Amino acid sequence: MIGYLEIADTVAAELHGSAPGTRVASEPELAGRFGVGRAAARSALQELERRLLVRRVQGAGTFVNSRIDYVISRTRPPSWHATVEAAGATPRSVVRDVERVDLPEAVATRLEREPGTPAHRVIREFYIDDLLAAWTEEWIPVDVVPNLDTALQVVDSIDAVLRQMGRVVPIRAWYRVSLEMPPPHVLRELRVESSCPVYMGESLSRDADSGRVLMTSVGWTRADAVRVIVELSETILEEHR
Amino acid sequence: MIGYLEIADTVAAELHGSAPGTRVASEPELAGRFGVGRAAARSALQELERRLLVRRVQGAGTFVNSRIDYVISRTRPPSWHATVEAAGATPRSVVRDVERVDLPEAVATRLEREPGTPAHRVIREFYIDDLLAAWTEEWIPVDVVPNLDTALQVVDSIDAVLRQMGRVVPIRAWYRVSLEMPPPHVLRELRVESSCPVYMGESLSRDADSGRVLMTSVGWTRADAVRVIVELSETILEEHR
DNA sequence: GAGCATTTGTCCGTATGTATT
DNA sequence: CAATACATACGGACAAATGCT
Repeated sequence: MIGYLEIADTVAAELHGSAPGTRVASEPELAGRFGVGRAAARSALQELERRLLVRRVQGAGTFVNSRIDYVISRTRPPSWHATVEAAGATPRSVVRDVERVDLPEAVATRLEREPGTPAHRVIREFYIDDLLAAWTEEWIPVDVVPNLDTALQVVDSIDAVLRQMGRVVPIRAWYRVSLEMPPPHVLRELRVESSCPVYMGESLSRDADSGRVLMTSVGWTRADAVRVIVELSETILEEHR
Repeated sequence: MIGYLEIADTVAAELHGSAPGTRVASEPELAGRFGVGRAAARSALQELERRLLVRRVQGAGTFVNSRIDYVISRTRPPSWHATVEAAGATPRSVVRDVERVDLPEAVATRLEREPGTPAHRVIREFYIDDLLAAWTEEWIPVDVVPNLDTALQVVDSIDAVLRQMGRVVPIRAWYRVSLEMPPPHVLRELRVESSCPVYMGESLSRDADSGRVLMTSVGWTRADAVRVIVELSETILEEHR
């Protein structure tokens, strides 16, 4: 008797080295090949999906998946475009929404402002080859850049807007990542049903000169599309000696 | 018509706030309650398992799960026992194997030694309430501590052995974490079939005085038992100003 | 230790819905 | 529109692990 895990292992071994996007045998094909029912073949493909080896699309088929390495460290400034391009894929980022809102209390304390202070709330989406892989929610007090909303219609990079229009040098002062199972509203934003693991990253940026808090953000990244690697580099810890 | 996701959402809402270990309705119970077949009820419970909300044990049932937060930062020295106890669970660690081996090339270069240098290879297991949640493979050249094997029969902490018998002050000079789908040998060590996500952490320790490399390790931690949070703290990045 | 009921794991065959091509 | 492929669901069956008697 052959189990679905053996089928999964066999197929996984055959997949090894295939180019991302390559088509994988369909459920009926696998069922016929291994002499099992569609249920077992389906379980095998779902197992491969859990291992992040394949991506399944209803109506289209099952395809070899690949993850992009995203290294986070002090020495390496983060860049979606550079990271995705380095992996041989085409990056894209979209400002989906800019809103003027009064700061809720939780965000205000983090930004070291009074609750109710007017701020911009920016929602951005990040793509790998037309796959929505991440989105961020960023909060910038209007006293940092009054007309961020109009500026973002021209320039895409918030960092650039802050430097040019805000006349500040933003520095990522604090950063924190963890792997989460996304709450419903995050699933909606990422346009996935059912559950797939995501990284949640929170950050706080200050002005390099004044130390004033410029921005705080929360980002969600699909773990099946990106492998986040966090590095506490040697130079940081050397101070301990 | 009611779908398995709605059942999952309903049950998830009811579970919210339940104590870890609480029993969840069985598949037949759910099927009866929502007027669906066992397949749909089963899918709902599997969905909750993917969300890490429950843990399922063949023959026993489905139970509310809880994850322990493990914060990694420069300022906080890591301790399995302290972390698990802080979460209200009982920790345990076991030295499963100590072996004297000649360093393979990959490990030797990291340890800044010649390939073939004699070293200790230590396998340790880490438990949360009798659940095997993590294991590590550590390499220590014998020139650091000649008789590590006998010492570990008495003391459990490698750090303590290095300090006392090796007369060194080990400092974690480098650390790196990422979320992985475990290769087969890791699944075996963690005693899980099928696929569950794990964190892989790699580290390198040096002597605080001489800078000599003392130890390198690879660790694997079940993501359904532990939530690893990595923090790049403000003090580190302040230097940029 | 043996026996039994419970519960989850695996699998079958079949059917229908839905998205893609 | 038709064919393909995955998603969901049913009923039934047996296996395997657990816990209790």
